[in-house]
Amino acid sequence: MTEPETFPERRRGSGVKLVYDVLRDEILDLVLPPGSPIDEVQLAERFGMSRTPIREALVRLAGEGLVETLPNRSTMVANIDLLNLHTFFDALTLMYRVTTRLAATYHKPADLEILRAHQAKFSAAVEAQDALAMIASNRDLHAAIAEAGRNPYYLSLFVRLLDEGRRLLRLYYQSFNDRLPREYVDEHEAIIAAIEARDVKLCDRLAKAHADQIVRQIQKFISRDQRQQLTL
Amino acid sequence: MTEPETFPERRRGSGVKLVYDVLRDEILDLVLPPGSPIDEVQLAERFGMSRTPIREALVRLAGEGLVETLPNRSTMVANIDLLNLHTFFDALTLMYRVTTRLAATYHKPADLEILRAHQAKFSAAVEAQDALAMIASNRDLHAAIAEAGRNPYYLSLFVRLLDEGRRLLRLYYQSFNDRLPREYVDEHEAIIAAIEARDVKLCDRLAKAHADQIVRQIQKFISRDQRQQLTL
DNA sequence: CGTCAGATTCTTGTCGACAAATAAAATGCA
DNA sequence: TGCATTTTATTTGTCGACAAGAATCTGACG
Repeated sequence: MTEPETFPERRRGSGVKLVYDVLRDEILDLVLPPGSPIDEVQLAERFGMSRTPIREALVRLAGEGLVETLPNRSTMVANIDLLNLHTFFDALTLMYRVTTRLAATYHKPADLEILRAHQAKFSAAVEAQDALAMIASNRDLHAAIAEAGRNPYYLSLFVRLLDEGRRLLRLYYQSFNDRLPREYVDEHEAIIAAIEARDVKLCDRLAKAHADQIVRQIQKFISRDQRQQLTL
Repeated sequence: MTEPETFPERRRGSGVKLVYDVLRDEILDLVLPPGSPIDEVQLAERFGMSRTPIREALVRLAGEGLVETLPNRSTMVANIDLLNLHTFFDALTLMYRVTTRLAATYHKPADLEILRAHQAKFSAAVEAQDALAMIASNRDLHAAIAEAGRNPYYLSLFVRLLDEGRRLLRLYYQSFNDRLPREYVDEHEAIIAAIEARDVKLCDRLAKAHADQIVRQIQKFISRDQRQQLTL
């Protein structure tokens, strides 16, 4: 049984952002499973506000593809398209490479501190075998690398891809338990060092290897899952 | 004096899309110049509807970066950041290359007909020395190439970049008059032929050359414009 | 003459309500 | 019982209104 959540009295104008952030997290963490319908009045009651700010939050989520809205019909959480995953992997790999390369060129000293902070969190998550924290801090680290690259166009696409990946990993995160991807920690260290050294070619190579590793990991989850489905 | 525009009675649910499309076009064509404030009640009167659908359209536009909204303050048309244009050129060039390469691999016969139709329009626009039509059909052609590549992630970033470019070219479109870029027609023909031949490496080379050409053209406009500003 | 506080106007953010459109249920008929 | 059609119910799209902030104006005071 879920205890009735209560939201503190909020400032004017903070309503949409609150709803947007909460719904976004719940979608990415699969608390709201893909394909599940979203009822506006229900959300309005839950957040204790009118339908108008709920609606605006849903429009924003639809703009990022996290929610699909059928005209005059209920809007629902976007499905995960497992059939066209290769387009996702392709774009993700390219963005890994491009953002890391740009970070090598355009980063400033302050950026490196941020990267190391994220890396510390990631390392701690691996140590604690907390798969969810790993997913989150991995995303934050690479988003920070993209910010150090200072190209807002790549950044926006990349965070969208990273979030989609977060949703995908959440789907299979149980599988993280059998073998700890401690290699990721070392790979991250190497990437950060290459960025600091401003070695563009090395960054590209490391980013590609890192991306391939993640793609393989996800594909392994999926194939295992499909085998399980077949045996049922 | 602008004649009072009148909108036909619309179906339920078509309001936001209408407002979104009209505003988007006006922003991209610089009818609404960058930085100009947007008044909701004014738009509501103009479109003959309530503020609610206007608001949703603005939220969508804000999601695409075409409009910037300050809290509790007026929202305004997004500025063109001339200082960070290199990030735009970088992303544009990469997307030109990637989408053309993917089109070479994944296109189907029906796609080629669409490409040729757009190319015909572009050729006609060049013939007629209609700079605005050239800008629009050039954008449509490359968007169609991206669609033939069948990667929605690249497509969404690319159309955003192409639209931003449309706005940029509109700024300087007068300069198109002095020398007709008839080379573009030939370059487009070559690209389409390379896609049809499924020659990935050639597509990459042609796309890069094409992108470089466009970037140089825009930079020429800008430097010329800046020189004019200096002489004032 | 400039500056600051208070009052006013103006724009936005939010609300409750109503009508259209669709889905679901109920009814009638073969 | 099965199917088509009407009726009901639910949910969305839109509206007009109100209140909170911000910007502007006004006037007093230094």
